[in-house]
Amino acid sequence: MSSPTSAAPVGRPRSGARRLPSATAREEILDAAAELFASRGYAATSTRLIAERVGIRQASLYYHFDNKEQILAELLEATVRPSLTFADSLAGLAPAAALHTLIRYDVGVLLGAPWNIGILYALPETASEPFAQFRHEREALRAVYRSLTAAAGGSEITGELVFGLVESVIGMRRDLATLPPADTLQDAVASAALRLLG
Amino acid sequence: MSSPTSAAPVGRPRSGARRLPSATAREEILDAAAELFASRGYAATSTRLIAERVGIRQASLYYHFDNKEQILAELLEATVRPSLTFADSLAGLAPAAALHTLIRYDVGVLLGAPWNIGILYALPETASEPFAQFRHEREALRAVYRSLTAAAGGSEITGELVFGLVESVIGMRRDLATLPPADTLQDAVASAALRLLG
DNA sequence: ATTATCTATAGATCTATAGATAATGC
DNA sequence: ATTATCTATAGATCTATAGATAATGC
Repeated sequence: MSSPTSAAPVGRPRSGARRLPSATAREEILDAAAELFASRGYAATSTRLIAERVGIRQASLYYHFDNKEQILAELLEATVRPSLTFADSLAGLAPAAALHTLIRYDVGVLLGAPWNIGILYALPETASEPFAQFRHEREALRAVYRSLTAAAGGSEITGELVFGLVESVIGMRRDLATLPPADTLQDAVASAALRLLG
Repeated sequence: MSSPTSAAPVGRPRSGARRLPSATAREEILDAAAELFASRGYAATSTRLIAERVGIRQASLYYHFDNKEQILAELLEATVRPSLTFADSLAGLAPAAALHTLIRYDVGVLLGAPWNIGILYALPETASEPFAQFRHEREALRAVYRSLTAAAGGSEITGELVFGLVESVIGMRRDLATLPPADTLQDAVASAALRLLG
């Protein structure tokens, strides 16, 4: 056993206790940053605060990440990638069925993430270079929505609207005090998208 | 003539030229801030940069606004308010017609604003006290969407989805290199919403 | 020897206030 | 006298680097 979860950790011990005893330091940092970025915003969250939540010193973050942008980039990529991977596996299905399946999955990811990371998709900060990979993957996912919608008989604008409809669950999760069960919402969005296609 | 547009301005002259010769200083500041907040984010935009764009010194902003938050609050309120006012004028119409009309108007506002201010709706920063008025007005608008959708025979979730569909034009304006003409998009969203109702 | 932390700090901000100044208005 | 700017600055950050240190691994 040399895994990070082994009982005797390497390196100088922390002053405080671990956030998630079973996680690596990297994962603890990503989790704390996700919560803070989603609740207070990226630029408004200091590296000091992230470190404080993890229970380490601010400077110690830089052993695991080159800079603050890299933390956000990793969180964003980890949120889009599963949907994009899933989308690639739908090649065989009929367009409408594929769309329904993809939407169910995508909405599930957005609702199931421990923090509402999707909020950060719209951040103007993501326009800069360190987020090029994220933007590229999100555009690829959008392209899948566009082509499935077209194949199902929808116009080009409809493709964009379906993509927007899916991501609207980010706003619902953010603004509504009580949310319907994930399963209900997944079906509601998927079938709304098909109605939207006409 | 004592209006701010009169030829002989009161007060110490600026070192630089005016941004919009026909505007008040307040309006110049709001316009510069809107562009910067929408393109780089709120927290990432310094008061120094706003002032630089206006052509005044950083400290001079504080003659017109109490603090940076107030600038954002004013921009956000000015963007929701027209749609909310318009929504209140639809009392007489049949639900589906009212919804179609409101969506056309609302999408028009989001697309017609000089900068894509809607991006800032989702900012975590708007959760704090100075933005209570904005949040209240946006919730009131959402409630109108919910009640019109219900009156037109849609479920509660559908109301939220219609609201999300309308605001998805913010993302389109942000992410798409070329956007359809406003009029086309207004109709596309409004009729998509009605199809969504079934 | 390697790993993962720590302390300390440089250097660059950033917001907001205090008080001076250069115009017009009366 | 009033208005709208200016200069100067206090005080509080914030990110990232340098180098020391306390563990385990070999």
